[in-house]
Amino acid sequence: MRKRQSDSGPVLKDIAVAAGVSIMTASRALRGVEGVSEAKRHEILRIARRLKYTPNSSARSLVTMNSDLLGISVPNLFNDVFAEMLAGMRRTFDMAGFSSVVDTTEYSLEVELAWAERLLSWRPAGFILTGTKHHPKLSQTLRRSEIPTLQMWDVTDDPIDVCVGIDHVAAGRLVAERCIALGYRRPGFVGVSEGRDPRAEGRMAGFQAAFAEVSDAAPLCLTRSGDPNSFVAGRDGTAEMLACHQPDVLFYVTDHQAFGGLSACVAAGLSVPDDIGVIGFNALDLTTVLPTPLTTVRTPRKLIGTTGARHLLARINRIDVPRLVTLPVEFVPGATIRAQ
Amino acid sequence: MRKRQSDSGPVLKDIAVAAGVSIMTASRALRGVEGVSEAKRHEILRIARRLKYTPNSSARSLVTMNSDLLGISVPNLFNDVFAEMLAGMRRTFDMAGFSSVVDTTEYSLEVELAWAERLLSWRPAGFILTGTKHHPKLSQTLRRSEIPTLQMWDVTDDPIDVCVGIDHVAAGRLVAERCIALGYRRPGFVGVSEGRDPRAEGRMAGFQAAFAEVSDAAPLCLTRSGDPNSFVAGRDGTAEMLACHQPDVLFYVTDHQAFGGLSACVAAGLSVPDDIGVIGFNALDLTTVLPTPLTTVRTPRKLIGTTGARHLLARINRIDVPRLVTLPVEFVPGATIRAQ
DNA sequence: TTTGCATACGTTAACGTTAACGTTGAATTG
DNA sequence: CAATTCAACGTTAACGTTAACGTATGCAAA
Repeated sequence: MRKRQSDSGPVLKDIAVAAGVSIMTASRALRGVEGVSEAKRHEILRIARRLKYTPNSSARSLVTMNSDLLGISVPNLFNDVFAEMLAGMRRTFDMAGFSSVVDTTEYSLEVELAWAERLLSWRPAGFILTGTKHHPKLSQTLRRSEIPTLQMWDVTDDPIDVCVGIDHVAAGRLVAERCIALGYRRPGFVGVSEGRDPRAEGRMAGFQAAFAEVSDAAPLCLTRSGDPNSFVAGRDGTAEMLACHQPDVLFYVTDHQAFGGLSACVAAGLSVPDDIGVIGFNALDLTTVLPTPLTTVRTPRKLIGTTGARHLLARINRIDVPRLVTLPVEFVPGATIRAQ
Repeated sequence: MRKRQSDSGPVLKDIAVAAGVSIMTASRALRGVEGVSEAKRHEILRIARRLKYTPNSSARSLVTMNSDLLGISVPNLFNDVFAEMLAGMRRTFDMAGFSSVVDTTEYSLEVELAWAERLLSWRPAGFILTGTKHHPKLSQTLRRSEIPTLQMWDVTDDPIDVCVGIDHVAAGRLVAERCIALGYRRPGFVGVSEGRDPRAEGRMAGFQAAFAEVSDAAPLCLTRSGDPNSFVAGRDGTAEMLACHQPDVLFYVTDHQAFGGLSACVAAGLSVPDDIGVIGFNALDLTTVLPTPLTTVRTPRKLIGTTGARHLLARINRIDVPRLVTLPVEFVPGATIRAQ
């Protein structure tokens, strides 16, 4: 007979013995399910507290075939974008008794796959993924499994399970249409790094497509910079572009890059917004305190988080919810594009 | 006899049967431990892949009494400070095969406690906590347990287990000494919210103590603002302070608040740095691209993450490491204080 | 041949919990 | 008063995995 490990403290049996009941009664009392008288339940809870009983989730999970673990995968936690979505959902899940197993993929599908496969061994209660493009193996596994899955921050016609996000292509179009109405005809897009961020590419595609429909518009000019500091990336990317092209409006992948780009425009002797328009994306807190308010697009990050959390929770409880929710974005005219 | 759940796919026994070996041999082969010939190991791995075998971590955890789950608790994920520490450590842990169960406490000890107690039921491999002040119940539990624990971002003489951080009191002193040398005598501190952030209070205490040792220095004036947008909080907090007091140098709780404060100073008709000095904290990316470079303190956030991760990993593997590591901070003179 | 001794496996008994079902005794009913 | 019902428990048998221990096989040395 093997000895029990000394470190783990009392188990259900110890509580049951101390309370003079069977293991099953103790289990029922601690879980708060029917079948135990109120008096006994209180007695058992009291004893469990006194003995500092810590339940063993592995044992529970082994027999119930599920867990209170929730997988959340985001590209990174900088720039507050994903942090805000996460904050929006984490509180909901915490209150519902779930723990969040977080991954940061750095836009690598392989990293996400490896993380998800590890997590699958714990039979998680649900998955929350950023975007709608994943490693084919992962999509397939999740579609086959019964595990509720939320895809957020982007939308698709064919979600794995449920999907709450914004239409990035439409957002790009929206920006382009505003620009076109203001007379801009030589568009530029700054900051998209090839094949990494499908959402950024979507915005660019929408932006470009809308301009392409205007007869006298110039083709889109592009640039990107890999600097990890996104302010610097925006500044350097813009400087590089201005050296070769003459765009009259620049749409940036994020506000941070737009802010960096602003200084590059000024440094190049261009006046904003007379010579060149500058447009960011996300409407981060930062933009509200800049000397010149940045033109940008407000994305409902917190709302995506809370809505997504609610819908996923509903799915976990086997309640029907709409499989696809597209939330609106809002164009925020600042001082960095022409007025009217 | 109860039927097996249909959704979970094959178990170890199915692999063993398919490979014509015993369960234990399959287990050894899949775990990569000794006692299986190379030929058989490859055969078993091939079959496991073909059958899409997913191991059951609960079952493993139940018998081994541990898991590959790692608890990480931070106050929040905004402002990039905690995000950078997290990024610094997460990669290390990922490569070592651990999954991160993340909590955001919003500076509430109760929230942290509740999260930790839930996680304890999974017998995590380790805990990573922000700061050195926790709910007494949690400190006690962790000290008693054998679970490796890292406290980061702050230091203490009596860590629970291992501790990697910076000395916030000394950092406050450092800033004050620079200010005093430059002739500043009327200090102000902006942004600390009472009883929430012990590190911020430490910096303030060091800042104040150093000034108190100078005979002709005025007492510290204080302000705080609860606005969730820290730029706005810095701006409004500063405006409020300037209405009642006449400090000649302001030390902010973060760079973001300092940036917001800068605009309040300008709006109040004060010239920076002639009338008033402005000093931030953290040396975030943002500060490098501001029109006037912000004076600030560079904190080794990424290094705290990587060092902490290494040390905790060592503890998990029962290797001895120093229990306390204090990393240095660096004063970054910008254009927002007097020169020499 | 025997002996010694690895290496490569198989068998069995836990690990802590819960689902399913069985039992009891008291209250309610005809 | 016997029959029925039902809440409140207890008993048994898994859940999937690993540790400990036992056994067989092969090979070299004696």
